[in-house]
Amino acid sequence: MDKPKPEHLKNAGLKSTVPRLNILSLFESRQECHMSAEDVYKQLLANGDDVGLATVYRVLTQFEQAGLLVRHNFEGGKSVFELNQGKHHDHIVCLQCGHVEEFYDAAIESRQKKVAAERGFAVHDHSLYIYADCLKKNCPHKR
Amino acid sequence: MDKPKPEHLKNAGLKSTVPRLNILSLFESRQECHMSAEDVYKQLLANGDDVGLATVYRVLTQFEQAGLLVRHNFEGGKSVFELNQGKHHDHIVCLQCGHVEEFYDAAIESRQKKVAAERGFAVHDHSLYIYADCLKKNCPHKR
DNA sequence: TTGCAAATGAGAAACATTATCATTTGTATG
DNA sequence: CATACAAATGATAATGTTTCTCATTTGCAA
Ligand SMILES: [Mn+2]
Ligand SMILES: [Mn+2]
Ligand SMILES: [Zn+2]
Ligand SMILES: [Zn+2]
Repeated sequence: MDKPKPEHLKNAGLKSTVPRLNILSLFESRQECHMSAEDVYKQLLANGDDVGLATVYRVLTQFEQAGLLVRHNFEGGKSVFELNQGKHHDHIVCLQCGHVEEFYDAAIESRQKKVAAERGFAVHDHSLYIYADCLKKNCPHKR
Repeated sequence: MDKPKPEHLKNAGLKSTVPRLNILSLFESRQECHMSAEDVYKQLLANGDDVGLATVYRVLTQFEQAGLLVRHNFEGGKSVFELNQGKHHDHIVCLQCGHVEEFYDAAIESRQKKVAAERGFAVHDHSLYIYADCLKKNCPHKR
């Protein structure tokens, strides 16, 4: 729960404001956490931070464009965001409990580049989501 | 443009109706075509078929559940559907023109299974979308 | 302090999708 | 073929998510 410094935002070309600091702080206090705009909004209100939903949407998009956050389009229609941890990774989403687990597989990554190159495409990015069920006896992430 | 037989729907557990036959016919007349509900609705109207948007949404979901169509969640917030061709494949989406190209890579598929199994997940399905630009001199799919 | 562009927040609007319900249609039966 | 009735349809309302508008507030530099 270390508060982000205003310089973090300045470096990203965004001026330091209360809502932006609160939102960034929320993501930094929960590593590997994937949250929708609604999730972020409710969490901020629960923290006693007074913020508007429109601001949450605006700031999430700005943070995405600034490279501070990464946006995901899982099944379900709503965007979810996570802190940009620098290292690209893909996701396994548990269909029982909604838990999201991260992974990186070098072989998959390189095959993707190869496939795109062979077909004459310059890759911007990609999304790989595996939808699955935990096999653990009692799913530890019930929602 | 071969009209689908009512048996196709009966076999899928759906009774044969005019809107269902028209929608299935549209997908069968355009192999490898990825369409949103709005796309389908407009195309039917253009064909002179009188149909309601609500019916299009309902039928697309029913066809997905019956295994006749496959749903995709590309970037952009709306679902797109394609005919279930029996063979699973993944997609490269051109960011310039929206053209969708299909591919299958056995190495990627097997690595995915391995990754999920190692982490204790039973895979339901997955989605892999590569977002890229055509490198061809003049993108042949301008929208 | 003051000034002002940039950011915010409340609410309206836009967009995609689903729900409601009166009417129509497919099909099984006589 | 006529009838009956559950299932399907379509107009419209409602919902859920995201963006837009604009009056007010705020961060920051002079
Ligand atoms: Mn992640
Ligand atoms: Mn396809
Ligand atoms: Zn789980
Ligand atoms: Zn293209």
